[in-house]
Amino acid sequence: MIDIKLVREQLELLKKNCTRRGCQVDLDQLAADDAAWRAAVQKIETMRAERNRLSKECKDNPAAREQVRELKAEMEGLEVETAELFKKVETQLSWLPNLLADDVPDGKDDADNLELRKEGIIPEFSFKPRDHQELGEMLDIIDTARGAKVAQAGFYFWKGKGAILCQSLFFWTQMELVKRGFTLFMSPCAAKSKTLYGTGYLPFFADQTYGLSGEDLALIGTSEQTLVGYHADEVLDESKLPLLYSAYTPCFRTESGSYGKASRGIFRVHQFNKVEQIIFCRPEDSPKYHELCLENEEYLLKQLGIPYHVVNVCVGDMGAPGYKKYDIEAWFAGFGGYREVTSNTNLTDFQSRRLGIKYKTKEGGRDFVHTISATAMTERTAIAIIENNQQADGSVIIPEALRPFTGFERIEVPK
RNA sequence: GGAGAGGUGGCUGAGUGGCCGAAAGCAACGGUUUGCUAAACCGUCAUAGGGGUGACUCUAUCGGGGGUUCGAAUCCCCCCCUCUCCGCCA
Repeated sequence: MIDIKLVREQLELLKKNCTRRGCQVDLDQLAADDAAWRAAVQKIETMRAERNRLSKECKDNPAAREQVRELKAEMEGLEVETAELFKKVETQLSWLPNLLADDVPDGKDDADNLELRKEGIIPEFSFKPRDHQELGEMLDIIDTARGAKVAQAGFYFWKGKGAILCQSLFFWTQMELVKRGFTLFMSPCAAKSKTLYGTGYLPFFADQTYGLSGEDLALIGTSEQTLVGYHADEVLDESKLPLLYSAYTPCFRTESGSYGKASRGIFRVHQFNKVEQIIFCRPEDSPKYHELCLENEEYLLKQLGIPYHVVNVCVGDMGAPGYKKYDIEAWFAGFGGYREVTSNTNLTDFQSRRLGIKYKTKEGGRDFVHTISATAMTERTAIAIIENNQQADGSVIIPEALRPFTGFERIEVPK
């Protein structure tokens, strides 16, 4: 949520931001509605003050009762009008995107993201590398056909050593984050609309959520929704900041409108699992912790021996709540290119304003915290391992970091 | 699912129609004092919004929404949530 004060005091700044982000809200209309609302509030509050003053006299002045009664009748219409104006302002405000960091590149989609650096050595093969769909079937570790049978296309099974690989990857990741000071959570996998709104998924990504019929609940698209919502309507103690949280949950996304986009295999699915990093911090610290999350992501990929590059996400590829975003795209040998495996967003106070998450300073003041939301690990990384570590016979070598958890070094093609 | 109790400021907790934006305690902040990261004492201390250069002032808020009343934390209705007991259950 954008601070309404910016509409009042820095409208031109917001206009530039909205133009750059392709936002449809008519800011002049918003400013006019806000002015009208404020005028109405002033009027109604004056009347309320008069009513309150009069009603105090009523005890020993029965004549005042009639006056108050008349005043109340007069106020009725104005009360409704004021409430409607407020709602109008609030709705428009809720659609305004966050401000942008100075160094966010221009551009309209992921092709315009700015590459910051490349890491790792891209594997070379003496044979034509297979993609994960083909390998998954050969190794009998990924079953998309039966996923579609029991659920729908876009759902799938991990099986046997594939499932063990994933569980190892996720458990290892969680332990690495704990070593780095994160508190581990197990989270609800459903959230109410207020929580989705507060984290910015509503209204912006309404078509991406799976709602539960008959309930004010939806399956979470990411544990960001519940972990950030965890502190809604709370005042945090400055001395406790930053809070570093992590959770491992399934994530549900309708992915409406994204079929056909390089969707072979299980790269883009309706349900996947994710270890998430969430940070609550003081505003001045959010750039630092944004970088910290990126360091964690890079560390994990390096330990796994996966080549990747880091991109600074352009304005067109960033969601409305984001202020600045880094994606890491890992190398997928079977696909033959880089594909997104993490995204790491500094949301500044966009979520904390909506959710009412503040911190109390040593001096007794209050301010909204900043939130960082970053992927630590998903199954896309398991896919990268499978594609990059494949051998000519189709078997896959397990990265050393995971062997203590998997208990095996290789996934073989069954006889 | 059945029965009961309850939701008040950062926290605990008083408050059943106007003297209540709300006692008291804790925590926090400022200060005084004692020989030292503690104690004692004094003071300050809800949040949000509007108006004013400012002292200040007005409005709203006691889980949420509606109602009764000149006036509601307090009375009535609906909803949500929490706790206890019973039932069911991984």
